[in-house]
Amino acid sequence: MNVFAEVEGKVLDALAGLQKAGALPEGLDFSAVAVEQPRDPSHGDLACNAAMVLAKAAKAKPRDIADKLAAALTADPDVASAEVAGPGFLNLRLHPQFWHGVVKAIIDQGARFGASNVGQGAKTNVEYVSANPTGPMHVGHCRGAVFGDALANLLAFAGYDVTREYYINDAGGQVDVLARSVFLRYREALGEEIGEIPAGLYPGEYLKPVGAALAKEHGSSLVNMPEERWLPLVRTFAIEQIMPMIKDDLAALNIKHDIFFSEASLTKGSEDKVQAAVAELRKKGLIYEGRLEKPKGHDDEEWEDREQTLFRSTAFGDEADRALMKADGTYTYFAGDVAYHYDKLTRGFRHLINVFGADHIGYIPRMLATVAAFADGTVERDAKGKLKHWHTTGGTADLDIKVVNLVKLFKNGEPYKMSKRAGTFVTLRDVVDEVGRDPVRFMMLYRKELEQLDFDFAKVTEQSKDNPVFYVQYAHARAASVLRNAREAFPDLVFADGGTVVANLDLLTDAGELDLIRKAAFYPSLIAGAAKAHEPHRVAFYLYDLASAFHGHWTRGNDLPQLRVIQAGDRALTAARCALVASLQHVLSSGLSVLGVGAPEAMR
RNA sequence: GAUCCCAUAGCUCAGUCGGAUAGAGCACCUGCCUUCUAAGCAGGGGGUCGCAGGUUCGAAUCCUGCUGGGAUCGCCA
Repeated sequence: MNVFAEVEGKVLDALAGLQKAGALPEGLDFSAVAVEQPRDPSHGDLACNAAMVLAKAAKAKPRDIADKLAAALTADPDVASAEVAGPGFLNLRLHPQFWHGVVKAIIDQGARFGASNVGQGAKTNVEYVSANPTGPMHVGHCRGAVFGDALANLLAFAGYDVTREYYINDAGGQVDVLARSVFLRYREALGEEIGEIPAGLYPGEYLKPVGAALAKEHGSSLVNMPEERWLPLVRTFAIEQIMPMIKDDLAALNIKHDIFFSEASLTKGSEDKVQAAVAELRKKGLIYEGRLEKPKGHDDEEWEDREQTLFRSTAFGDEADRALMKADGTYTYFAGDVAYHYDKLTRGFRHLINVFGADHIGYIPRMLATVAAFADGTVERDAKGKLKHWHTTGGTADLDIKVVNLVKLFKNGEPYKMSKRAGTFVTLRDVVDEVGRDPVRFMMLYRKELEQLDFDFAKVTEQSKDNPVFYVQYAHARAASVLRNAREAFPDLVFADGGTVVANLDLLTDAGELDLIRKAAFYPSLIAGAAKAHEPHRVAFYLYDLASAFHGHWTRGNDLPQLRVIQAGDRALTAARCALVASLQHVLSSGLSVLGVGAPEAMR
C-alpha cells in the first residue's frame, strides 16, 4: 500500500472526470502531476501540484483548475477536506480511518511493507568492492562495500532482480608482485633467512601463513625452479589463499556476493573474451589503429609515441580514445574491463551499476563509453560535448556509476592518520572489531555517497542520542520493549491475529499518533524513490526522522499519562496503540534490514 | 595544462520530479526524571542556500560565467 500512489490515482481519476465533463481539455500530459508531503503540516496531509503544472496547457488559471479539482475530490469518501492554497496547491486532508488503514496494511504485509515493483524484475548487476586480491581489505574499501551492499538490498526490495558481483583483478602486474612476495615468504617458511622485504614487494605479515601453506603443499620443489615456471603457480595459489581472507572481511560486514568474476578467466580457456569483445566493437566501427597525444601534467619520461589499437571512446564523450594493447602485445587493464562489461551484457543484465572510489573518477567516461557502445545507448552530453551524468541512457542496457568519496578517520575528534610504515595501517577488520558491524554500516550510509565522510571511532559507539545508529536502534528496541510490557499488563492481549488487525483502530485519535502513521505511510514512496535514484542514504535519514517522531511522541506520555501506550484500565485502547507501535517497529526493522543494520529487541 | 566533485545556520550535513515561510543534529540558552527505558523529550536564538546573470507562475534545485576547497590524469591495476 502506497498512500501517495493511491491518492495520486484519486487525483488522476478526478482529472479524467473533469475532462469528460468538459471542464478540462482533452490530451493533457499528466506525467508531472504529483502528490507529496507538504513540509508544513498546516497545509494538510498531502498536497497536489496538478493545477499549476496543467494551467498552461489547459489555458486556465491554476486556482480555477484547483477549485474544480477540489470539488471533485471532496466527493471521495477518504477525503475529509480539499482546499486550494497559495499559487494553486490543492491541500488534502484524509479521514483518520484512511490512516488507520495504513496501520492495518503494515501489520498485514509485515516485512513486505515498503516492497514495491518499481524494478519490474529487471535483471540488475551491482558490482562493488572489487578490491585487488593482494591482501586483507583496508578501511578505504569499507564505504564502497557497505554502499554497494545496501544499494543491492534496496534494489532487491524495490523489485529488481539483483546480482551482487565482485571483479577479481587477478591478471595484472600487482598479482605478480603478490606472487613474488609470497615466494619470498615461502623461502622463509623453508628456513631461509630473507632479511628485509625488498621495496616493491608487499611486506605484510599476512603473507607469512600463505608462504607456509605453499611450503606445506610443495615442499622445497619450487626453490630451484626458474621464475617463469613458479610464478603462475604461486600466483594462483596466493589468490586462492587471499580471496577467503577478503570474503571473511566482507562477511564481518554481512556482505556476500553472488558472483566473483575473475579477470584472468577472460583470456583463459578456449575462447579469448577480450578478442571477442574487441571484434564486436570493431564491427561497430569503433576500433582503429592510431596515435595518442602525450598526456599533460605528467613528467612522463617513458612516454613513447607509437601506433596502437584504440577504442573510439570520444564518440561517447570521453576526452581521449583509449588504448587496448600494451607495447608488449598484452591487453591493457581497460581491455579486460571492456570484455568484462561485454560479458555482463551478454548475461542479460538490463541495468549495470558500478561502485567506484573517488580515485577512479577519471575512469568513468571510458566505462560509460564502453557500455553505451555495446548496448547502443547514449551518454548524455551538454552543448560543448562534456559529460552531463555518470550514467548511460537508452539502448538495450544502461550503466550507472556511483562514486563513493573518501572517509576521514577520527578518534575523539583528532584526525587518525594512517601509515603503513608507522604501523597504524587500518584494516577493515580492525574497524569492525573495534566499533561493531552496525555502527560501521549505518554511519557509512548516513551521508550522501559523493560527500566526504568523517568517521570517529569514539563517537560511533557512544550510547546516546548524539549517535544516530544508537538513536534509531533504540527506537526499535523501545517499541519491542513496550509491546513486551503490554503483554505483561494484559497477558492475553491480542491486537492482531495472523496479520489481521483485530484491535479497534478508531481509538487512535491523538494528533501525535496520526502523525506517526503518516510518517510510516511514507515508507513505500521513500523506498521507491531511493531505489530509482540509487541513493540508499535516504533510507538512513528517513529512519532517523521516524525514530525522532517516535521518541517525541513517547516522551509526551511523561506529562500526559493518557497518551501512554499501556493504559491499565483500558484493554481496547492499549491494543489499538500496540498495533500502532508494532507497525512502527515493522517499518524500523524493515529499513534497518535494507541498510544491513541489526534491529535489536533490547539495548542492554 | 585538462577534467571531475564539492560549496546550505558558528560546526557536521539533509533537502524527494522545480513548489508554499529553506530543515535536522552538534554547540549555546531555558525547562522536563517517585514515570511504558530521561540511553529520552519540549522550547529559544542563529541564513545574502559561495558570487553574478539567465530560464518560469515558482529556483538551494535547471542553464551560463566566475570564486574558493578537494580529487584525478598513464601502454598501473
